[in-house]
Amino acid sequence: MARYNFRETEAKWQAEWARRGSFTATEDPGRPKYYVLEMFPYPSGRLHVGHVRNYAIGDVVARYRRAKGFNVLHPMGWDAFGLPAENAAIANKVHPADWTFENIRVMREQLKLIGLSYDWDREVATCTPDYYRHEQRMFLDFLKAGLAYRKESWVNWDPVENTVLANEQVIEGRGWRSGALVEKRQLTQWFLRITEYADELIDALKGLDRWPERVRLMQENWIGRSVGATVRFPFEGRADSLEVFTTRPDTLFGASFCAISPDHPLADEAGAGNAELAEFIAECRRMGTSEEAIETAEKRGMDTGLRVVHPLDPSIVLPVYVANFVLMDYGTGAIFGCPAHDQRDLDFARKYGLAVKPVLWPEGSGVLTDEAYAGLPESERAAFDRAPEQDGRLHVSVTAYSDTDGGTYGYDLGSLTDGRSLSVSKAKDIAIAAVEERGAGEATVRYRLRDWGVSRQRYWGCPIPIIHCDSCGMVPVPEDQLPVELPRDVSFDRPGNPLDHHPTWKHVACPTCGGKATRETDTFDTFFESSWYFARFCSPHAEEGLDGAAVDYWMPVDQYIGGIEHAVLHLLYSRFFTRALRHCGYLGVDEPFAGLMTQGMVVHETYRAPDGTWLYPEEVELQGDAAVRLSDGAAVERGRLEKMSKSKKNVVGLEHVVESYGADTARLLLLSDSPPERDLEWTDAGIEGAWRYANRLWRLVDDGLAALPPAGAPKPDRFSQPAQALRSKVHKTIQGVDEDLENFRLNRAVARIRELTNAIGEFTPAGDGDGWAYREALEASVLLIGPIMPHLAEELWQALGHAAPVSESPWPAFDPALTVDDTVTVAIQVNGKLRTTLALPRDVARDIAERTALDDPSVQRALDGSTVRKVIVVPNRVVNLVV
RNA sequence: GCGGGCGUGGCGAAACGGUAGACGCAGCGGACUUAAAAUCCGCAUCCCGGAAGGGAGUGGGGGUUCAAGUCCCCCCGCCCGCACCA
Repeated sequence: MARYNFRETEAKWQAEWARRGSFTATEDPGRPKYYVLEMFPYPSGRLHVGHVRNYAIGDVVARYRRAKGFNVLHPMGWDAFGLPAENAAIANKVHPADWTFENIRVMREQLKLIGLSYDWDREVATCTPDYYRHEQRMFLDFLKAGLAYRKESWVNWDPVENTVLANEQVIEGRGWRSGALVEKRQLTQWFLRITEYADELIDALKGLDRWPERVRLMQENWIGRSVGATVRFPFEGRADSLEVFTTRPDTLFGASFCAISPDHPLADEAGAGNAELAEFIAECRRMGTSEEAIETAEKRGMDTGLRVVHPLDPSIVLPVYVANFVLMDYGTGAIFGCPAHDQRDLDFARKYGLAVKPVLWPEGSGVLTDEAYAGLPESERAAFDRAPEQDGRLHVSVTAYSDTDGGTYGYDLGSLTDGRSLSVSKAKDIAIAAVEERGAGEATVRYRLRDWGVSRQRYWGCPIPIIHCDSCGMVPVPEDQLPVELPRDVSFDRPGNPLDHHPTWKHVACPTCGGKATRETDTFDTFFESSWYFARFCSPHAEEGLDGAAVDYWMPVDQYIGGIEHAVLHLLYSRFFTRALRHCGYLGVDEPFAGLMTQGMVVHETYRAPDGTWLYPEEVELQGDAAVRLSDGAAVERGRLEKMSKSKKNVVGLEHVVESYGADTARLLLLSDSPPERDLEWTDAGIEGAWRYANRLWRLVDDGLAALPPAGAPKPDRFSQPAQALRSKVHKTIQGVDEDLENFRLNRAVARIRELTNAIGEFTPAGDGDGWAYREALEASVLLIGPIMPHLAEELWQALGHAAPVSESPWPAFDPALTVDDTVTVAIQVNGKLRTTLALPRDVARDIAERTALDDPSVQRALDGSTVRKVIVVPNRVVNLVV
């Protein structure tokens, strides 16, 4: 008996798919479309099995949808600009372009090895002028539309990558890729006006019902909408006023001081005539903004000597402090302090002897302890707001408060409040109205989100199509001069941006006046390219970039698949970019990705030699719980499971696995061992197990062929009892797998198919019609495993006598009549405790079920003569006898 | 601190409020084999028992229900995101 020859089979079918153009996508308005996309990779070198999981999941979706009759678009390409190419250039004296294209070549071959159903005709690499010329035009359109602008500002500088980073690319104070502590620098940069869409980006999250809740929350927090008020406190003895932002205007009467950031313009002004204050401000600035510095810094401040008047009651005068905890880049860089209802303000007030003035308090308590009272927790506020009288726990008042010295202050709110309690949200409305009425402020919405800085001081990126002219200023590169191509002859022999050092490239004639001018030498952030590639895939060869008809047909992406690490990077930028493109008439959708699945990582044990160096799995032999190095037998420390990474060497090479077990086996393990969104551990035992299954299925078909009627033989009129049972299993499996694949329960789908395989293994064709049922079962198994193990499925399908490949065959249909059994197993409980199970006819009458249960010996034993008081019958499931 | 998620056999995991542990990995026993591998059959949550059977059991404690891994409340632990955000 032949063994499954995966090498021959996989190569054969990959060639056959390519020959037939099985996965070529063409717009067809007559068929429902389905666009499935995996986040395209950066061509960093080689793929390992960790990368493959992402693509395998997408491939299951693509193949399944195709079989279900959808017109499927499933493309692949390369996010090909980026810093590693420049680093390689510096380290190995190889040009970034050559390095990148060589990596693409290798990785393309690797992807082809695993039989992914891509339409390779649509492949794009973002580093080609054919791709980036379109985004240069987009940028110029953004500029016209006011969505792109240039300004000098404080930016995040990564001292290792020698470039600016966007806020989203700074994780815990460090560069997202280099891990270096980020510095603040003042530079002139290009920005995209993502804040223009802050509201839209938050509000539309609700409609993304096929996105993980987690990702939606992360984006909502990142955008960080705060609803409140801007309030101006007039300075005493000056004409101007101090502007503060607050989310708690209801506590305005609790103010006992104001505080400004050390970076606030007024701080310098006040420090000018006050050496002590100037020294304090300088000290605060030295502290830095790293997380550690913030954690350990105590709340400190110093009186500026400035005084402001309370906007609602001119008799109240407040001191203005410089405080180290007030941030210049949030709100207005100034706050009013309300110690009674903000912990930080309370700590500050206690330290500097400032008044504490409660204006809201829980029922029955007017006494303030060391804890500030901020009102009900968020989760309980809505209920209180609906019916404050009934709540009984909290009284809120903006009308009056008692100071520690017994004084009373307030303003007239008319009849609205007259002694009744008020909810916080109502009090906010009233306070804002009062402030607005006096011209002292207005309702304001603020965001944490900052505009997206897209300038990078690097070579290997898309040139920003701008020319700087001394007489004309900033001049967009005229459209007929696009693209601005990267020069090839650059040198990396000194730090900084090679474009800047290039002898000729940046010197051009001004398009407007013809005078001497220079090109912008910054390039775009590489997230620029990935913000629209999904649209380019719809018309990858269109001269105009995005072909309207094609984009309208395919967009949005129906199912997007990728890692959670892009929750607020790529996924937020793309949502913004799509809106900006819509605004400029490039496409007609708001949201690029209708469905999102974030798959877990592939993890593997780490191995460490006695000298502390990491070892590859193939350098190590496992011996029970211990491990030794193969070369010298030295004891190896087995570390925790971690994401596969080159640095820890816990990677399993793709070629190695494909050569030893085949692509289908690797796919099976990656798809079946854990739910897709959870992490998956790659083990030798796991791949062995998957390999066993591939062979088992192969043998089952190979051995069974002799007993089968020809393909397409007429269905017999009747079946033997075992054949009928097998048929029932087949149709239930089809139904179940269908549901599982619709809901991304890929591991569950595989489990069901294996159950069917086990059932077929136990079936021996004997009676009339058995052969037909046997064929039906084998064919169903092959078709169902098709999206997961496509090469094996094709080979078996052909062996079963079919001319058309699985990849062009429809998904099997199930007969609903066969998914319900005539006999059901019913749990028999006494007082809710399982005593036995009984096989009963489906939908048997309640009283018969009850009587059968009562007659059962084990039930009799459990009842032990007690009287049954109540009987619960859940049809076809449970009979519960209650005594 | 705020927000979110998760705790089920030795391990990965399944379970519309209705038979907990499907499917698999590792393990144990048996068949085949000179032997091994491969394959096939069987056993496998824990405790008592030779067995029949019984008891306990989904992080801990309470509750709702005829019935709770699943719903509600409190606590413990782990993971992730955000954070002097006014």
